Amino acid sequence: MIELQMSKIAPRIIFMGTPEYAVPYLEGLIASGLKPEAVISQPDRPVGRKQTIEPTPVKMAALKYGIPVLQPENLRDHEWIEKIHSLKPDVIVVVAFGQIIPKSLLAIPPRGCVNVHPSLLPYHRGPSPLQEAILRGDTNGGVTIMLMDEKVDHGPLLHQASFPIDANETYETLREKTTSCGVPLLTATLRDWLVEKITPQMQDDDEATFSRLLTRDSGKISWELSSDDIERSVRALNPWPGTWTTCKDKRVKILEAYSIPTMISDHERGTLFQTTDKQNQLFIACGIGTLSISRLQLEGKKVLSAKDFIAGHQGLIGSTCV
RNA sequence: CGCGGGGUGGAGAAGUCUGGCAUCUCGCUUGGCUCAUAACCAAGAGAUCGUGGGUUCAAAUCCCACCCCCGCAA
Repeated sequence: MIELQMSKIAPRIIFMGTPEYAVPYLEGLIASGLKPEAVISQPDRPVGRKQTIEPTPVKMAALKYGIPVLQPENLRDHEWIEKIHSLKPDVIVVVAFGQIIPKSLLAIPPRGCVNVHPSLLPYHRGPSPLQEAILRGDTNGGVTIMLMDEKVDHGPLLHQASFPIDANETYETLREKTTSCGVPLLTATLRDWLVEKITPQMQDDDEATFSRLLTRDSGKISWELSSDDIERSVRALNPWPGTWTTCKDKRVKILEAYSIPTMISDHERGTLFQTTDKQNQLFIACGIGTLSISRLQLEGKKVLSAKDFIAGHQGLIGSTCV
């Protein structure tokens, strides 16, 4: 029945997105018969060590499916607004586009701009909701499909789904969960929304919490903090911006670690040490408790397990990281 | 030409500047000690030092070219 209705309606959809994790949403729409008329992605930019210009992941996916791609340098330009207008979209779907969508663009589609936000709005509005959930130690997370308005992550809700967040959840595992939950939710919600089966509900602004835009500096570890806090940072901030410290003037990334809040040592905060009973483990003293480091990387070198690191870097053990 | 580090037995490192016997911490094999062990002791195997060329009596080390990995930056 739904299929029949949809084919009559033949909705015109524009998809806006940029990074890798927006691709499954685009593919989900295509797979369920909601193939966009056009895709808008950020301009190609220099990327990687060689700074070669590469198309965005969403652009590459779109081209693979033969969907035309627009890459406006500035969305506010009248040219682009008119161009998008001329495509006569019924709805625009936005997944991690990476720029604020101007009001003039939000006003174009009659069914509005539908956004996927990886948190249970109004909690964790803003640019880093997944990281925020882990940093705060949330035990529950989810995905929200919402209508965009002129304030960021503020518009009315169309649908939400939730799931538990594990105690050892990392950014990457949480993102996988979010994607596998969010992709079907988006397509189902979009279908219902297009046939007017959903009544949008306003968010409770009083309950809103906000996540910050992460910067490179967000990943620098302060050993004054508790081992619990540092462990959460390690789980939340890898692979980007990454968590790191400096040991004997060398940058050391901490890729995986777990907190032992009850373990107390005499070492100065930030000191790398071993214990006689667990010789394959690498510890570091924190403000409160001790962090056990299981995977780490010295600048210019490969990622190592604690055991391999200990084998080759005896000289660093006993020194203090800052 | 964005800046920089690296490739050495199975793992991780030192040695390279200043050319001269292949080193360290592990792992592995065998034997020993032990009620026992991830502990300890002893012996042993295992390497064309990323690839190709050059210099030299002699190259992991110096010179040239190439391949691969990574940190920063974006």
